[in-house]
Amino acid sequence: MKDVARHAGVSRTAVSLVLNDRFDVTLASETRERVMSAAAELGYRPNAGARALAQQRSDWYGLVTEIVTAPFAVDVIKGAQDRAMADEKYLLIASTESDPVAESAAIERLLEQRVEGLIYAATWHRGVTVPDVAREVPTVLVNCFDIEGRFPAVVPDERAGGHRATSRLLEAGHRRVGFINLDRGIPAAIGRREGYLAALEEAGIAPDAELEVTGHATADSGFTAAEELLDLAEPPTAIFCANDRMAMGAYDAIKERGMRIPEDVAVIGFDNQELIAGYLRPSLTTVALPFEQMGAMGVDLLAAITAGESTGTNTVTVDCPLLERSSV
Amino acid sequence: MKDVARHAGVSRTAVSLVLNDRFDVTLASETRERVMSAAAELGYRPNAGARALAQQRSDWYGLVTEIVTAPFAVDVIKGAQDRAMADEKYLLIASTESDPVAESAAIERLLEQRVEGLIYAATWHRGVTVPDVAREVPTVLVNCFDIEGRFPAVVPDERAGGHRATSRLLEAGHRRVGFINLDRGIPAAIGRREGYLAALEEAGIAPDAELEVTGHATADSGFTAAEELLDLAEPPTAIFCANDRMAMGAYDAIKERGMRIPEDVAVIGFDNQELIAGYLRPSLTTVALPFEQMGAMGVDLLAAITAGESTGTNTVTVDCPLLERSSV
DNA sequence: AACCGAGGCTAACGCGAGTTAGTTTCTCAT
DNA sequence: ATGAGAAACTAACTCGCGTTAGCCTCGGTT
Repeated sequence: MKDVARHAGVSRTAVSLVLNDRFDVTLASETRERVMSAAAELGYRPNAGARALAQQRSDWYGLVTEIVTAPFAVDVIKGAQDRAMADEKYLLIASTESDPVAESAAIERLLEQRVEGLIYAATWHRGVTVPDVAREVPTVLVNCFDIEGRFPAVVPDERAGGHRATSRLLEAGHRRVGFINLDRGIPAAIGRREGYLAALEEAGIAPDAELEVTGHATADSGFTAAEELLDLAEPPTAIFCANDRMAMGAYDAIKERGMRIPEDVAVIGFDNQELIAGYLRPSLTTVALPFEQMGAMGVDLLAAITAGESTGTNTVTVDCPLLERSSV
Repeated sequence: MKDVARHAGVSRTAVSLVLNDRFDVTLASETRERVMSAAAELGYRPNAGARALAQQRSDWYGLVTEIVTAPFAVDVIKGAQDRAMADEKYLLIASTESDPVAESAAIERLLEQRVEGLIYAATWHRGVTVPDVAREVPTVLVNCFDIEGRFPAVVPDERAGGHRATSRLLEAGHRRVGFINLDRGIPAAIGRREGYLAALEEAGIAPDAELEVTGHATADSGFTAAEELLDLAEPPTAIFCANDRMAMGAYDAIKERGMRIPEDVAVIGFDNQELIAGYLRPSLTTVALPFEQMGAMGVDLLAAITAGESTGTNTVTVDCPLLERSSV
C-alpha cells in the first residue's frame, strides 16, 4: 500500500480511502484515478489479515462438521459456502470425528482465527451436545439441535417429508402402502412415521401394523424388510422406505420375485442419495434432504444474529422436496 | 495480551516470550509460571491474524476444488485437512463451478488471505488449465495435471489399478475377462485399459477385442454393455467395469438372466463409491481411488515446496488399492 | 576497587491496513 | 481586505502480536 501511495504521489491514507470507496471524504476524482491506476499497475492485493486486525472483524464464519466421508457434509458445506461468498464472508472448515475433545480443540482453533460465528453441522439429524466454548460467539446448529436447547437450529422437516412421500403413493392409487422405517428413537424415524400415518389418515385409510416394519438403514436390512412385506397374505402394492439404501435392498427383493417396479410394486425412498437414487434401475423417486439449503440457511441465521436482527434459540425447519423419478 | 501482562505484573514482551516458548531468552521460571496462570485465568486466546501479520506467515493453504458437492471432493478435503492440522496449518476451502472467471476470482480471494500455497483439486482425473494467478504462490494439483506441465501434481495410478483388478480376476481362475471401459480419451480410460491389457499379457492370454466394450459412466450404459458381453457366443465369466456405476448396471443385467454373482459371473469395479460398492448385493469388489491419500500428499508436497525441500513440476502417482468384497 | 559477564526483563519498532483529528489551500461572500 | 467555509489531503494513532537491541542488577574476578 505504501508502494501504491508513493507511485501515485499521495499519502497512504489517501490510498486507503480510495480503495475503500470512502466518498464521505472528499478527494479529487483525478487523484482517485491516479491511485486506482497505480494500484492496478503494481498489482496491489490488499492483505485481508491486516484489514481484519484494523477493522476488528474477520469476515469469517467457522463451520464445524464431521466430515467422515459422509456425502451429506459436502452439500452443507457447499450451501454455506455459496451463501457466505455472496455476503463477502469466508468459511473456515474444521472437520471432526465427533470426538468431543478434538471437537473442542477444533473450535478453539477457529476462535483463535477470530471467526465471527460458528455453524455446527451434523451428518444425520439428531440431538447433540455442543462444546461449551462455542458459546463465545454466535452459533447455529445445522441438521441437528442442541439437547439443552441453548442454540438456534436449522433442521429438515421430516414429518412433512414422510407425509409427502406417502401422499404421492396414495395419489397414484395405492391403498396398501408398506413402510420400512429406520431404527426407532431418532428424529428421522419419528418424523417420517408421523408423516406416513398422517397421510394415511387424511386419505381415510386405517393404518395396518403389519405394513410397518423396521430396518437398520442398510441395503441388506431393506432387502429383508421388503421380503417380510411381500410375504404378507395381503402384500403392499407400494413401499415407502425411510432411506434410499433400504430402498436399494427393497429393489432386489422385488426383482428377485420377478415383479416389476413400479408396475407391480411402487417404491419411494428418502434422502436422495444421488449415487443410489439416480442410478438404480428404474431410478428412484425419493424425498430429498435439503442439505444445501440448510447450509445456506445456517449462514443466513448467523448473519441475522451477528447483525442483531435475530436472537434467541428458535428452530427453523426446512422443507424436504419430493424428487420424481421412475419408481412410482 | 496486554491484560495478561498487567495481571502477571510483567511486560507484554515477557508474555509473548513465555507463550511462544522462547527458551533462548532467559526468563525466571517463576515468571513463566506467573504468566501462564494469568493467561489461563483470563482465558486469553491469541489472535491468529495478528500473529500472522507480525510473523509474515499465515499458516494457511488454500484448497480450490470444483463443485464441492461431488462425493469425491470430500475425501480430498478430509485427507488434506487432517494432514494440514497435523502440521499446524489451516485450510481455506474455495469451491468453484469450474467457471474460469469464478475460479480466478476465488483464487484471488485466497491470495488476499495470504495463503502460503494452493492445492487445486479436480473431481475426476484429467488435464486442466490452472488460472495464471495461481503462480503467485506454490501450487500443487491433485487428481489432475497441468496441460502445460507447469505445476507439480498428485494423480492416481490408473494403470496399476486396472492391472490389479484384472489380475485379481485371473487369479480367481477366469480366462475370459470382459472389460467395460469408460469413454476413450480420458486418463482413467487409457490407464485402466493399459493395466487390463498388461495383466492379460502377463498371464499369457491374448486380448479378445470382442470382450472390450465401452460404456458412458452410467448404470444404464453399464447394463447395456454387460448385455452385449453376455450375448457373446463365448461370454466372459468375469467382467471388469471401469467404474462402480457401470458395475451397478452390470449387476442388473447379470441378475436379469438368472445368473449369480460371483458364481456365474464375477464382477469387479473401480472408484470404490461406498454408497454403491458397499450396498450392492453382493457387495462389490472394487479398486479404490485414493482421494484421501492424494489430499494428504498434496499438503505434504506443498509443505516440502514451501520449505524449499522440493521444487520443479514432478508428478507423483498414488497407488489404487483393491478392496475385496463379495463379487469375485 | 574496577571490571565483566550472565541473568532477567522491557522499550520500541514493525507487520499492513483503517480511522480521526487536523492542516493547508482555494473560493466566495461580506 | 477579511473571514468563513469547503475542498483536498495527511500525520499520527490503533489493532494484537513478534522481535531486537539494550538496560539494569548482581555475583564473581583480577
